[in-house]
Amino acid sequence: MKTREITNLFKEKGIKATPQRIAVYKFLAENHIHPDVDTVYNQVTKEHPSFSKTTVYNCLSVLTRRGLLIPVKIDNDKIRYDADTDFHGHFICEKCGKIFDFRCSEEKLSGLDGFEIRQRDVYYSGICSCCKNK
Amino acid sequence: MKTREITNLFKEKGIKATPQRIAVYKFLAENHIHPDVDTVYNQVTKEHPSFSKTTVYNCLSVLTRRGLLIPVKIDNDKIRYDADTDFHGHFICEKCGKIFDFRCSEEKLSGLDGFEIRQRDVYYSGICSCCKNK
DNA sequence: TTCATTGCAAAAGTTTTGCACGTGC
DNA sequence: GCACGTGCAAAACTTTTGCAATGAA
Repeated sequence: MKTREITNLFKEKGIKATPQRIAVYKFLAENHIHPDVDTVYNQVTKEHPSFSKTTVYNCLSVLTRRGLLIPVKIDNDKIRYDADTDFHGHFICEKCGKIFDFRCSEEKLSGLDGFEIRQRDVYYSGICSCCKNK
Repeated sequence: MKTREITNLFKEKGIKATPQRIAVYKFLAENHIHPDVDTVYNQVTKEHPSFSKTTVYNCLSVLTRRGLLIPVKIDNDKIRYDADTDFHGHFICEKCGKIFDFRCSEEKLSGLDGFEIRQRDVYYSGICSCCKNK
C-alpha cells in the first residue's frame, strides 16, 4: 500500500499523518497476521529504529478509535489488530496459535430486543486443518 | 446451589474439592453477573477473609480448564467468567458496562473447511435498551 | 507558529512464579 | 502419607501517564 494512499485515507478520517502512524497502518494493511502490539513494534522498528513503543500503543489506539483498525481480543492476554474492518469471524488454532479469518452470516438472535448493536465480534477456536492433518 | 452438589460435580470432573474452589464456583453459579477476578475475590473474601487472590486466580483457571467455567473476553482489560457453559452470546453496553446474555443460532460459515471447532465466542457491543430509553 | 504527537522514564495495574506450609483424599 | 492446593511476597508483564521536546499542517 502506497504512503500516498494512506495519507489520503488519514486525511479523510481526520487523522494527522505522522511517519509513525503511517508505518503502523502500512504494516497492518499489508500483513493480515493480526499482530499484537509487540509484533507491530518489532516490525516497524526494523525500518524505523527510533520509534517508541509508547507511540505504537498510541497509533494503534488512534487508528482503532477512528475505525481504521479492529481490535481482535481472541487471546487472553494481548490485544491483536486487524486492518480488515469488514465484518468477519476469527479462528485461533490451539496448536499453532495462528489466526484465520472466516466469513459468517448474521445469526438469528433473541434477547436483544431494543438494543443498538454497534460492534459484533465472533471468535472461534479449535484445531486448524493444517494441524489436524499432522 | 448446595455445597454437596458442587462437590459431586467436582468429583465427576476430577477436580479436588477445596473450600476455595467450592466458594468460587458457588459464587459464579449463583450470580450470573460475569464477574472478573477482582469481583470474585472481593465477594468470596467477604465470607472467607483468609482466601488469597492467587488462589482465586488458581481456582478460576482450574475450573475453566475443566470446562466448568467459560472465560468471557469482552472487556479489553480483564477476563470475566461465566458458569453458564451452554453456548450463548454476550452483549456489553458501552454506557452502563453491564453484560447481557443472548441466544443466537449457528451461523453459516465459509473458510473453515476441515477445521475442528472446539469453542465459539460471540461478543456484541452497543447500547442496551435501558440506556437507550434515557 | 501552533498545537497535537512523540519518546522517555516512571507508574500503575494485572497475572505469574517460587517456595514453605497446610490439607483433601 | 503424599501429592496437590494454598497463600504470601516478589517478579514479570503489559499498558498508562506525565512531561519536555519535536514536528505536521
